[in-house]
Amino acid sequence: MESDILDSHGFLIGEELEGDDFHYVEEDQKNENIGPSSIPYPSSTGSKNNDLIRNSRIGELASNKAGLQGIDKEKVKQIIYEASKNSAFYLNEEKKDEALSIKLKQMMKKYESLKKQNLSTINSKVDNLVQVAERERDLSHIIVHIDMDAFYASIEERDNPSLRNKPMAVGDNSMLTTSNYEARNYGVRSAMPGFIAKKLCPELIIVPCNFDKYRAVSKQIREIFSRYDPDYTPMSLDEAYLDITKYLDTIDESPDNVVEQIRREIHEETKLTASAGIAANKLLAKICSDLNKPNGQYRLQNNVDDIMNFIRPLSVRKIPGIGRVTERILNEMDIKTCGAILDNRVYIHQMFSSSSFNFFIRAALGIGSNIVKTDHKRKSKSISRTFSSLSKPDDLYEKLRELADHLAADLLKERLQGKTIAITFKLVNFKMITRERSVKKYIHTADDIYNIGKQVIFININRIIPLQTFESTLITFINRF
DNA sequence: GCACGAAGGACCC
DNA sequence: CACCAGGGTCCTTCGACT
Repeated sequence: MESDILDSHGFLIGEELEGDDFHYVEEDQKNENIGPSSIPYPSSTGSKNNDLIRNSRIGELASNKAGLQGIDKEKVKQIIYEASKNSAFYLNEEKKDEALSIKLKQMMKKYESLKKQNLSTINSKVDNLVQVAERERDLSHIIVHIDMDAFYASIEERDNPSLRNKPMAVGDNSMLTTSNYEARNYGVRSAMPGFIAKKLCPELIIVPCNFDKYRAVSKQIREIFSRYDPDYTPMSLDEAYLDITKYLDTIDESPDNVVEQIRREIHEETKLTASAGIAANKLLAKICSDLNKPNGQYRLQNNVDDIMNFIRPLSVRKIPGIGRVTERILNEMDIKTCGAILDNRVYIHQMFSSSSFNFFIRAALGIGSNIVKTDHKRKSKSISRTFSSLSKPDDLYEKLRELADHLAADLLKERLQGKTIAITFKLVNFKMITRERSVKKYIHTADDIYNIGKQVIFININRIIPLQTFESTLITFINRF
């Protein structure tokens, strides 16, 4: 289609803000886990198909993660490709890849010219910023990140022994949320459509999600967490950060033993296994919890040398907040490890926004927040459903009504209200369009949500609906607070 | 010139 | 046989307003 899909948004290329206006990350500011966003991506330089398999999200599904001893990765990629090609989803991925290629090329142009310049004056400024980051280093806490192993799948196996030792996944034909380790041997992973997983592993058993059950188990493990840190931070149903510094003061035990004990209690009380990472801050603990998965733990000592030796060779992709797009940008600059981030800090500084620079540098130094708190104010509440092709406005309004009712009920449960309603349209070609509207007064009733949503749809319907042929459309409501 | 609402993305689980 | 979720958070850029 037209190139109006290529939004004109810039990347994190930044010469805007000069280094001196750097401000510290405030104590309780944000999740330090959030990386740069809205960055472009790189991609193929040439031939379509194979490049796409290799470079895009599609190919990525097969590689990366562990657990593929049994099956040939190339074979997995091939099967996924065969199942995906020609689908609307895949075409959209291709289109995004192309857009990213273009942006990446522009970035590289800038990068090449940068390399020819004399950056010695910038150098000292950048080194200064690194010093500032270094001063934030705090090694006085013992932070633990606990992550349940294949959580949903393990619960289902626990409750239905006939599923054990067989490849199985939780989800449905359109999307899997978790797969057990047997299934991973076939290349079946979370966030993979069930029908594709079936092609990789015809014997795969898919069991539907049972969130009520997962929530109940989550409650159990959280109770255990609270014994060690009443202010633990839950990140999702199966994950949490704990600061066990205080707890350690009360007993004569090593951090390792305490975490063993936590995992033992989890196992005793839920019959499920967990993995954990122990380190000086959340960033490092999170990375560590993945190292000896499943049913294992890893301790990184609170010591600058150990931390630097640990982080330097680490692939940038291991940093939470660096995803596929950012990884490819960095790779294009020949930055593959955290050590390379530091080595190229001047270029990073010139190529990215100051906030991205700060994020990259701190990650590469192994510096992160060690603030662990329970309180959390939600910023939005949403509901979304994907449904097949609607052609008439009235059909949309009907969906709107259903979703508005649900959302209102959820808002009531938490006594929430908001001022902004956002509607996201998912077109048949997988392009997403969002239109939102803010109002003066706080609202929360189904009628208010419906009426505002209806206006938003009405205004945009002629511009959006005709764009697609038929098939699926989706509405999302977001009520911001 | 600024604070802010709106739209689009990147990422995470 | 067939055709890729749903819930959240944060960051950037743009432009109408004052």
